[in-house]
Amino acid sequence: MASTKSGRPRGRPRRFDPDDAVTAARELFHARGYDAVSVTDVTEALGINPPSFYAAFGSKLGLYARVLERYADTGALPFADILRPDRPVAECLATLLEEAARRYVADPAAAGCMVVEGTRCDDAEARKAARAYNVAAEALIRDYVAARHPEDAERVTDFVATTMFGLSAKARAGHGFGKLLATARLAGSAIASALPG
Amino acid sequence: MASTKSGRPRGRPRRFDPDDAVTAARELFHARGYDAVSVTDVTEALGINPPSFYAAFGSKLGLYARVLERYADTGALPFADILRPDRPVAECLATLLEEAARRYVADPAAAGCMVVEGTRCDDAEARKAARAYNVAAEALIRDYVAARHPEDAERVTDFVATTMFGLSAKARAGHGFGKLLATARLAGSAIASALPG
DNA sequence: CGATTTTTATAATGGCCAGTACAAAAAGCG
DNA sequence: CGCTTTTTGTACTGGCCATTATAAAAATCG
Repeated sequence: MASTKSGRPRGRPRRFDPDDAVTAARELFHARGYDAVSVTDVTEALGINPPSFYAAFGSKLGLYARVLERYADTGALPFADILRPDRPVAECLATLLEEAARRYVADPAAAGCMVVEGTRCDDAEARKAARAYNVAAEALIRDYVAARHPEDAERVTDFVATTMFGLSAKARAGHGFGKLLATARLAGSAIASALPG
Repeated sequence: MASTKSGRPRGRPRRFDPDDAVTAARELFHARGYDAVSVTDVTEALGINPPSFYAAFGSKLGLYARVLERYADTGALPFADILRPDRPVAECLATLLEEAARRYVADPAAAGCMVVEGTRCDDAEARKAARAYNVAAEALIRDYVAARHPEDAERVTDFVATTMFGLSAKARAGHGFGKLLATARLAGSAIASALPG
């Protein structure tokens, strides 16, 4: 039963790898944001022509959806690793903010969080797509806090999320790791004093 | 010497008041941001034609500069009133954040801070213009803190500014006053515990 | 009145945008 | 080989963008 073996599909073979294209597009979208990246930017970066692009991804929004998916899988904060049930909630939330500070400046050409920045773009549908990921991430935080501090989950989650938005914005404004980390730590201290225990 | 008396200038009179135009444009820019407002949007809102617009303001950027100027004079946070030398620094900074929360949701059609949001637009020159006002505002905060807490001025100012960016973003994302105020208060508590005294 | 000054309205400019029509090219299938 | 399938490259579309050329209109000045 060697049916899924790489029997070549049928027609003329693709000259580019869609996965590589998603990777390249992710860099562009992360660096400049959805609005500021044109389809021409993408096709030129990939060395392909518009029809190849539209055949593979359907639309600029379709590509962005793929990029967000990839980002959530590999590029975003590892919430599950950081929000540990065996450690104090406040400590893990502080770690989350510090790790955000680290990642937001890790690539100087693509500062900030791609999802957070995506929630602020001018295209309604792209914004909605990014917001879905952002809402999911905040839900993870809220559920994590609520497990041990149900009374404080909403307030603390809003504070953490707001701080992350601020950190992403300041990373894009050119703040370095030192400044971001100091802010993250100050925010962390607020969480520690807000959560009993 | 009645020379500056309203002797009408000379040529055909204007059909619109440039000051009213700045007011209308301010609402548009605050509501949608620089990138998402077209010159056509402005001229249609004013009921004028493009040449009248360009004769009065020179360019879209020229109008935006006028709008920012107006905003700084009348629409922005009254830093001088809030940052009082006769009160504890931490208390005044907390008040600043709470007042920001209040103003950022005061007009549901134009949430957030127009200057903060302007620093994030895709036009390089408009961004620069907005950043100049933002830098000036942060310098006011920094100088205020440094007068009594020079060691902490940088760190605390970065934290306050980052929180304001977060509050503005969350206001635009639809957060109401309650959520924003809770976040501002939590941030305020962090400042209080960071500043000695 | 006639000359000058300024703003007006109409209509257009070139550029970039996302997206596409079309036919040739490159592969597998029988 | 001829047929089918898919991707390719070229060239284009209509729409929106900021901005402007042109000339008529509306005022003051002498």
